[in-house]
Amino acid sequence: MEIDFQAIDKKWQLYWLEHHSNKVVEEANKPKYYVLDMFPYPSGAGLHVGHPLGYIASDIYARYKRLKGFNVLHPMGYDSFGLPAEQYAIQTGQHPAITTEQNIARYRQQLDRLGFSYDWTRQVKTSSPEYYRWTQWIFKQFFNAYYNTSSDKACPMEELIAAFSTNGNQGVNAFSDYEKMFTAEEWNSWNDVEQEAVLQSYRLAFLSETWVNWCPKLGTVLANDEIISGLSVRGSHPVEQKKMMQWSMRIKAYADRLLAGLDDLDWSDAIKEQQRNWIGKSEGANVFFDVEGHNNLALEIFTTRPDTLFGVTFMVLAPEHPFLEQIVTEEHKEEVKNYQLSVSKRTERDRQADVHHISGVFTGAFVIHPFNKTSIPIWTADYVLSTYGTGAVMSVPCGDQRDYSFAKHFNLPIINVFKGIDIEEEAYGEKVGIIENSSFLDGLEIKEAITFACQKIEEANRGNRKVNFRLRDAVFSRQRYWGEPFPVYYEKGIPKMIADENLPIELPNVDAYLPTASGEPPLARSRKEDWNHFQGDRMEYNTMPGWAGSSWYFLRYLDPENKDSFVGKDKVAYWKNVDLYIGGNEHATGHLLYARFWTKFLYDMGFIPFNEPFKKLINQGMILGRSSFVYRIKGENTFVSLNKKKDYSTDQLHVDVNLVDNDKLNLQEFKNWLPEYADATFILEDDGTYCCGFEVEKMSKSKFNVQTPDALVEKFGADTLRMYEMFLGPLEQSKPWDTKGITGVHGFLKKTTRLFLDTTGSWNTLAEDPTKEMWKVLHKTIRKIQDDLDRYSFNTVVSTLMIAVNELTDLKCNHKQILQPLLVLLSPYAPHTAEELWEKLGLPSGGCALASFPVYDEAMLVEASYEYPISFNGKMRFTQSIDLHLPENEVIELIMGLENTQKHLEGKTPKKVIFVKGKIINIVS
RNA sequence: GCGGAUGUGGUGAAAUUGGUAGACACGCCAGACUUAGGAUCUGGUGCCGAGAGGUAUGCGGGUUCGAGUCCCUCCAUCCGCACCA
Repeated sequence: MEIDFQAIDKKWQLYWLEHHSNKVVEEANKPKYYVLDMFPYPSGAGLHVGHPLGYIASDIYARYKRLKGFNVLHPMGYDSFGLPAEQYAIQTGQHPAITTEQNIARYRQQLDRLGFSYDWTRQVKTSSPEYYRWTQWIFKQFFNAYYNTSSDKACPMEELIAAFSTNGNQGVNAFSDYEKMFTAEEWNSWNDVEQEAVLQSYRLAFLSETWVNWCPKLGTVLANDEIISGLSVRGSHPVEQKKMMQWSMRIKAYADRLLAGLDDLDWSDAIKEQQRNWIGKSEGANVFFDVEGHNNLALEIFTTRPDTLFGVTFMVLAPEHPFLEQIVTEEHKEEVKNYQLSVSKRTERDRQADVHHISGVFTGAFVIHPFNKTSIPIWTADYVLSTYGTGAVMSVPCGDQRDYSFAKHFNLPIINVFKGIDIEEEAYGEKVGIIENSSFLDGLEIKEAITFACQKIEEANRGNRKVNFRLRDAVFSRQRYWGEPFPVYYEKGIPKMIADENLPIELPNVDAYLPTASGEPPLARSRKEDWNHFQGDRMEYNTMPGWAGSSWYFLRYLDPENKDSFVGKDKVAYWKNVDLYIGGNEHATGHLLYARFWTKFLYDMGFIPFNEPFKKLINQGMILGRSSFVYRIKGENTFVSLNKKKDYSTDQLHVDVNLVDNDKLNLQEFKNWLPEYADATFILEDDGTYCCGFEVEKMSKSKFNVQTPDALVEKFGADTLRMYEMFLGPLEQSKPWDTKGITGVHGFLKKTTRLFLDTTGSWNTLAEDPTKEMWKVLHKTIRKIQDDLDRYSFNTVVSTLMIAVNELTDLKCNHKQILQPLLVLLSPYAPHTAEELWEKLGLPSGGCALASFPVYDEAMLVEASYEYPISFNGKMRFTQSIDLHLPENEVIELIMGLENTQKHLEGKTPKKVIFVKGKIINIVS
């Protein structure tokens, strides 16, 4: 008798559906556990084998926790706004909502075949109006809040406005980039346009001018990703930097809390470190340098090294710095302008990455050193970024390598302020040493000098201590169609919020999904009547970025149907935050940081009772594709096999991996694949086959290396695929996809089913008591699997199960008392097979998932003796079984008495014998 | 460039706290069975060597009785870098 794996997939999936087996509700008397996957973007290519990796792991863990008695919330949904659907819409005119729905349907079908235990009644889609209604609502909360720096939390704008009208901004503790002071009288005398302009500097969601990558030809803003060396990927048009009025979120107000909060999270050190670096806290000072010949014009710079103040030999402004136009002298005007123009064609990343190519121009202007009053030339160069610090630096070539290279390149002076340090070859960046050539800092240790310099700068009123963050406020508007519309309209140019009862503002229909001729976002194509609600002079034409919906989706799963609130208080109080979150580490600094930010904000506003969204995080590694290649002789339609290509000049071309088996190309299928290959000829290996080359790279449609799970599930069943993906290796490691090993896992499942057959091959098990050995195998297995799952070692569990089945097979174990608990151990990995065999044991249908995880008995595992490895000077020579109860001196005596020991000692007397109980004996001679 | 990670047989990997390197699989080799199959079972398989033995966890060094594991230098590969998701 054999199990039909395809049939049991269907049987049990239908059973779970009909019995609503995966639906969960709050149960006050049961501990909760929330297992979440990063929800996917439903792409047109469908689910590839990389997607389910994390989903399988989370499903196994969710099932494990259920067996352990937890009430497990395990939902799934779709991050369904995004560029690919929009691009497709631009090409075809098809509304992105339609393609998105089709893709979701396909995803769902593919997911369902893998037997996941998702509670689909809780599904969310970020692109559905019922969902984005609340994304819009949360945006309004950000707009109507400011960050109170004395209570260190977000507070309602009304409080701030009330303070302004009674005291002005004197004594207001708010996180803001507004620098001037105003009185209550002034505030009250301003009209609403003037007042709003000020309030924008306090709101947590606000409008401001931001730099963007602008492609004039496409009339659109591009991501760095969409640009290669200054040209758009689409169409190769020039791209330039341009300022644009955009919505942003004041995430910088949360920088310190986002940093501090990391300490208590059960995330990998790697990802915490990435977030720390992204936030990039650095302490230093802002210093003002007066510009020569310009009254009241002082250049503000930020430095982390005020101790090197006397090593400054030039200043560098970012090419976008607002001062440039004012200070540049007549004779340098043209040069600076040209430079700015050339820089505007480079993206920020190009500027940072290209350090070998040093560029910059002199402005003709000088600043005066605040202490020694020397003149210092002002340059502009693209290695200084306008987005960090003040967009200007004091250059200290002796202490900073970029400054050093710049000075060498343009032959600028270098002053060494480090005593006894050689800077002939390179700058000295360490913070250890003694300062010299530096007036009042002479003789001080660097760390003391930093403190003392800050003090002097503040005393002289030339600046102040300052904590700077690399983190920038998050730009929140996109000039795209397929995203959440803002709940915003404009009146007299003032942005205003649409009332809650008019939400959601639904995406209006447009005649095309492209920007307008004048470069306005696609929504500007809409007519007034295209909007479900229209107000004021016009609506907001931007849409929200991809990360808006994904910053809070984990909350909506708790209460997906709620019409009155984004999540009910009782629901969020029960389920709380996510206990285990699994997803790719490409989200390390984007999604994960934004979700933390929103969570902290919603906590501040009293909507949710916790301030971190994800307690435990696991980043699954990427599954890489194994691409296959053919080699075409240049200028011909002839393809040379791998081992013969060295004799020809060839081009390497990707070939669809589905045409290749074991690196051998199916020639007929290849000819049918693409019309241009129909007449292809081949130069084959000596054995008459065509051998393809291969490379491991990211799975992608364009590389023809995408592997979908569908065919494998079709062939082997869902359980085999689930186990195989886990068996590939540690979850967190990236690995190439290769199906060669899948037969091993499939064989294991078949071997497992054979334990349930009697000698005649019928489904029949023994009720009698198992032997001691059988019990030992079971309990050893229980313990190992529990240990492994508790440390998320999903791959070793598969091996453990294999070992158990191999051993039970050797023991000819057909005993129900062993097999029943074994099924429970198997069920998180192979739920269909486990339920089927459970039924074969004559137990109630569907009962395996409802069982309790078996408890191992230590007494079953006690060993009387241990096979000690005996090593000599660290090299293992032989093993010896020794009673574990023997005291150390008797063990050593026993060992020394062995003939084998004396042989290896070669007559020498041991200097030392290391005895580690239950581990090893090492004889040092 | 900056930040993060990973390097162990022909392949995926295991070794949880420094204690027998290569578990468990794939592949390969040999064999059994058989109305021949992508089935099942048995044995072997890091490398060199007939063997004793030697050697081996990216390279080089260090700490230790003992290092895949800890420390330092270097090399290679992968991921992220703010409008891809």
